[in-house]
Amino acid sequence: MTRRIPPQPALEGLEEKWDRIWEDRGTYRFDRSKTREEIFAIDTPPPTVSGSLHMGSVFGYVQTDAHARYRRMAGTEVFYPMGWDDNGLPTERRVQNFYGVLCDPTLPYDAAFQPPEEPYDPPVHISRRNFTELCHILTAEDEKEFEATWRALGLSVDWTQSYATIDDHSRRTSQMAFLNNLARGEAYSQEAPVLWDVDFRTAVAQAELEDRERPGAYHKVAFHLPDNGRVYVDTTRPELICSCVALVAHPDDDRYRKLVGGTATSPLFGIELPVVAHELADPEKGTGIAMICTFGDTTDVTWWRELALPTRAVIQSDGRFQETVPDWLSGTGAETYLQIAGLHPGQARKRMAELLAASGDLDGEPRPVTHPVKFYEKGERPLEILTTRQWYIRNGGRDDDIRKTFLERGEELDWVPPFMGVRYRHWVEGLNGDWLISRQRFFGVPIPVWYPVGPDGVVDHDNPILPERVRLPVDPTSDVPIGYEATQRGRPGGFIGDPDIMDTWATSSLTPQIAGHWVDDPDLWSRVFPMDIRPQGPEIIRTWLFSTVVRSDYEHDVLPWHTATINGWILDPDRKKMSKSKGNIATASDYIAEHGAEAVRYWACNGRPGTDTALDTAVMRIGRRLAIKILNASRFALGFSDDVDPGLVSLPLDRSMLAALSTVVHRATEAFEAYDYARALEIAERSFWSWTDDYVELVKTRAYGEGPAAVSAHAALQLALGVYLRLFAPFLPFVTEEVWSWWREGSVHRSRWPQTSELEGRGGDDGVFETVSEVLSAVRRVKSDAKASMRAEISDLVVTGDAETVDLVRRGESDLCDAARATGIEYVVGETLHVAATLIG
RNA sequence: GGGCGGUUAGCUCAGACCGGCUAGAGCGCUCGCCUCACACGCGAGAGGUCACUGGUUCAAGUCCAGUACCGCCCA
Repeated sequence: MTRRIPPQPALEGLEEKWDRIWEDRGTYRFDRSKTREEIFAIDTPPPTVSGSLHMGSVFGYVQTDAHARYRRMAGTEVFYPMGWDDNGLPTERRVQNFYGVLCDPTLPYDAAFQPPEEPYDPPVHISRRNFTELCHILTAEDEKEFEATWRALGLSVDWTQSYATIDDHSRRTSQMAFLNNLARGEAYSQEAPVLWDVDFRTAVAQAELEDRERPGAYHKVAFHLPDNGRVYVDTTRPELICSCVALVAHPDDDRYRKLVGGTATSPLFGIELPVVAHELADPEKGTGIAMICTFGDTTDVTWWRELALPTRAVIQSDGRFQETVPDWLSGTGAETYLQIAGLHPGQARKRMAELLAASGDLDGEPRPVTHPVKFYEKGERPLEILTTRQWYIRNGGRDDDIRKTFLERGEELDWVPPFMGVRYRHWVEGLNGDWLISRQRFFGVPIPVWYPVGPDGVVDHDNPILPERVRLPVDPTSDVPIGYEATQRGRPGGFIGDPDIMDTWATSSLTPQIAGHWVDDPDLWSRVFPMDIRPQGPEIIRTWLFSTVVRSDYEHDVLPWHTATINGWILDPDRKKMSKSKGNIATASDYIAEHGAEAVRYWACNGRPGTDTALDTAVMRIGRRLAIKILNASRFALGFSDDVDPGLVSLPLDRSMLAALSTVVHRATEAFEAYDYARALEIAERSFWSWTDDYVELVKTRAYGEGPAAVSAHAALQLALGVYLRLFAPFLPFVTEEVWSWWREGSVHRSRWPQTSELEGRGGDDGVFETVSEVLSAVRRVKSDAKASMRAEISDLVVTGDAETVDLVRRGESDLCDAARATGIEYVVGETLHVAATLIG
């Protein structure tokens, strides 16, 4: 084809140009006619769409894209969809702040409601349906922006395969899988103590907890013994004395052994409590004897369950103490309770301390301590424990056989890098309960069940009414189950819809099933599942990765993918972890705008698999420099003639260069096969710079000439460039495509990954290039030491070396003399290579 | 408290799995060079007790044990 080489090639504008052309030509469109063996399927992480993409996300996605591009070139058809995780709490929170609204499910739908230009202040209360409509509006906008950023970065995603975790298809898939879990007994509902966030007013799962060090104070509180003696309990939560059900000491603790089996009476409330023994009581903690309340913390739950203690709950879903006096209190106890009724725990604690001090039941002043307190990872106040009905999926936390199954799945999975598998194992080993999937929130996939309401108005949770599969997705709060009328909702003899939604992970754990269209396209499903890789961050091994393994095992009895590639963390330039709370989040689009997509990609691909990497604009500048170099070197390499038969490469220097390049191809391929994109880049890059700095300089004069020697250079330059462009294509997709378009038909990204066979017979690895480069470098040193121009002419050039070295130099002598600006070379036989040069003038 | 990862040049990192030239690269720094692909460039140079202690070995940045510090995860 005729070459179109711009006189002054530049990077500016390449992102927009090629994104548009790739879209028009469907360059990355998935070809579903391929068989499973011909397909490489990627279970892309759906990013949480709330706000803007930050550099931490960019890092892993670009690394995956580089690998996807390699696989596509290596001959497999790549299934590379993109999803958006838009359901769940992050979206709700963003909508609340963005519009200044609060969801109140008791309000009726207002069809006339319009999103405000400016957020309401103070926030206005709107119905659930109005609220979720706003969620859809805002996430749709966010998703457009996310897609634009991914496109600017050059992700080779097939955008026709996109999904969102709240869309109809995802809801249908999610509800279908849930109903299957329910039918097989893997899902169940139960009324039990759960960890509860009092601000979001929802239950949360073990995987979403984090411990935070918080200041507290030990209050040394007197409990009264039948013999009028006292026993002191150190507690950080004296406000819960009213819900105390027992005192507990360690069975081996001699100090309290005589009390065990007897009773003690709580101060101010006058409730007689059993004193029991349990090995979880820590003799080292406080006075060594503790009060058990229902419920102050997770240990209380364990004690309550294992010791079969009664339940005395006083904290409501909003975190406050209930207004009415609990039925187990009376007399002065009831009066005391009224002092803390309606208060938050912190206020109640202070009030109780005053009351205990006044009654003489508080020994000394409260002693400040710092202790770990359980928080919801997105929450701001400590979790409370409430007894509520929730839905669970069995995950091995309560069953050792199931736990063993999932531990074995972890062993079966190929982890890149391998040490990441340890995190999975530790998580599964440490599970202490089933997976709580129901959330008392609004924007998510509804739990697809209704419950019959008995003639007495009592809801029968044990016999849920299930939807027919063809009706999915359903919303039980508005849809009516078969056999009922809408008017029967909430009436005796009627039905009621489950008001809860599923946690985000309960849907995103099905990304292979969603993207692969398990529920509605068995043909596609058979071609992509089980998938090849799951790329993701290390922080969601316990959530997304584990839960996906669970769902796939239950539904299909296989691992959802063969390999998990886990990327590292992004650290800010000071090597601190980036997080919103630290305010050091770097927005991706800012970096792309400032340094260019290729530069950002280069930086991301420099981070080793699984290795924490600092955000470093210096590295981006190097990437940009490399991209510019590719443009300029290509202009030179292609500037002589149209396509030349590779068979016309004849000179030893050219053949030697191609032989070295063959080794580079082999090593880069090996690195990619081991998922080590960073090494593949490093290998290509190092070779390319020596190609431009040494090889191109050596052949420059010859290339400008005529005859077979010039043609040999032209052919070698073109052959090598064609290989380099393809080696760099996974990393620098825009600039390589641009150059490819100057002289080749089709896309470099659909061209065949370079093969060593392309270079076979074109060269012999005789070391000519390497040795001649070494001599040239020595000549440059002489000129540099003399502070002379590299164009300075050499009058006498003497190369000392053994017979073999001398022979290698001779075979490249002509090019060497041209590059060194010498008229000839004198050879001296000696042991080590030595170069002497005399400058003219 | 337990686990995982890290500590190599002023900076950012390769090299370690599989022990073997004089430990590498880029950036930065210093000194040069308008060289017909590129001054958004080119050439050259200086710069390291491989965190520390001990061990194995003919040989240790690399393997083993321990210590210190940094980061992450879990309790």
